[in-house]
Amino acid sequence: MKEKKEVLEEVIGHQFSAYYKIPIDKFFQFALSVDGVVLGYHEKGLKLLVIERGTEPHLGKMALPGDLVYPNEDLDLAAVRILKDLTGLDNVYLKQTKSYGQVDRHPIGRVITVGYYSLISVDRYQPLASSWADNVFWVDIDNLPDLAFDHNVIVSETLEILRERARQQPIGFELLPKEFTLGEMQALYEAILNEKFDKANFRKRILSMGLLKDTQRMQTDVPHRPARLYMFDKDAYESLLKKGFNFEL
Amino acid sequence: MKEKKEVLEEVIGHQFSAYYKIPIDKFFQFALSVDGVVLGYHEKGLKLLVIERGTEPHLGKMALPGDLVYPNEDLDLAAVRILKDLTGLDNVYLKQTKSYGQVDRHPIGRVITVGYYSLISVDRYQPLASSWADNVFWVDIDNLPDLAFDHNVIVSETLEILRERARQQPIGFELLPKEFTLGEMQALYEAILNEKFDKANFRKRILSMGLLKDTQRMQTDVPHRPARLYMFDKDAYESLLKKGFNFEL
DNA sequence: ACAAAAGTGTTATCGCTACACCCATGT
DNA sequence: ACATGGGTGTAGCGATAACACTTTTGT
Repeated sequence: MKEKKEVLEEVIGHQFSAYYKIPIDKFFQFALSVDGVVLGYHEKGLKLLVIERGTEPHLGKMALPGDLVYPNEDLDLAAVRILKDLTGLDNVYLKQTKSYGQVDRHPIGRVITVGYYSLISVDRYQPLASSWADNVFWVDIDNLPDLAFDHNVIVSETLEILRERARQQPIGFELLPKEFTLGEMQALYEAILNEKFDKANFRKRILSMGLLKDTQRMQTDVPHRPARLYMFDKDAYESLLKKGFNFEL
Repeated sequence: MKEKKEVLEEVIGHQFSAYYKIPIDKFFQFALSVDGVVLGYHEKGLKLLVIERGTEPHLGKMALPGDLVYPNEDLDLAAVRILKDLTGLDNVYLKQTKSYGQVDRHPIGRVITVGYYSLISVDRYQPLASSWADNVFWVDIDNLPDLAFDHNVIVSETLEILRERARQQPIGFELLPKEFTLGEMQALYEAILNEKFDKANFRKRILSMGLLKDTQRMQTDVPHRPARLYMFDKDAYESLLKKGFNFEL
């Protein structure tokens, strides 16, 4: 086998792939896209950001915000740009998950898509504010509509990944407003992980981690005893990390 | 903005992307490749499978086994095919991690690569057996050579992902021979997680999970008390999973 | 006899679960 | 007064970390 390869290389140069059958330019036929799973937390539930498609294919259908990557554009930067273009969101937590490469997943050609997820605090960021995009909606994560392409698969796989990560890393704070109560935080984690926690134990566990900064401020205008407001203490988290700290829920 | 878009669509059809500047076929210029991080466990250490490149670019350099995906080939199937072509490995544990899409990561053009990792038991599988590929080597994971392209980055990010997963899922068994001793298993996990365990406690924890089937056989020809041989009990694991069992180390 | 690794038992501590109870606010 | 969620204390159970000890093989 080795000989065959060497001969081929001498004759043809290096313009052939491993299998020595197809000219190299035949391989440069893919398009690359990015799809964002943007999650927000509102009214005790996780919400997914979807857009209504304004172009074929799947015109009019709900879909994840996503678009094609330019041939001269870094993948990660494309994810940032596209999310901003389609929803106006900027400077948000954005993380790659995995890629989807079924041959028939896109009707106009061979389009590989890379999944990203983004966690936003509905109070801190206003999707669709500066957006020229199609209509943008929040939909309930437990009651998703039929989405275009393979986007339902992307969402469900992303949620699995997210749930695992949420147990190990303090990413929940990305979904909360800057200042929040322990009750809100508990409700959020219950929504993400689909699990009830004991109030007393949850508070003890979280507070003992030392990740929260007490703002010395309180809720106002609530029809019950006002709760203390906390912030996520990023500096404390980073320095704990160096000492081998492990967030775990 | 909306008007501009609608006008453009009427005039030009749907052949433009979101930004309405570039004809759609300009986007189909990417190539797609797959790179495999193949790990084995041998002599108390994790080893990485690398090949010596037989073609430009980076001819002669060490690299991960990987190749271009055909335009009519599903991504996941390509990963299986390429791993088999380059190393002879078949029917092994293979899982996608993430993708790498820097513009300049590949000298011959815009090549997006998708990372996979594979765990193999050196005793059960023979890399390079039926392989026509370039030279294949095992290298120590703690002492990696300079690899081609961005492969060092891919390896280190993959190892991070693997370590997290190894704590949560019983993937370690993929690296062990069919029958193994608890001592071997402990040494493996110590190698993956870079952490020492107490022998007595490790055994108690593992055995209490009920994932191991006692083979009733023993080691032979060892210069110390022979150890009992165990197998991973996949059926037991699956049925435990359904009852909400969670592997955790 | 000794080295080397298998394999077991005990104890003391820490963490966590479950649950009960009190507190402050708006209506 | 009451509903609602905030906030705290504790008793008991269970897991496990630390360590010491016994066993079985080859040389």
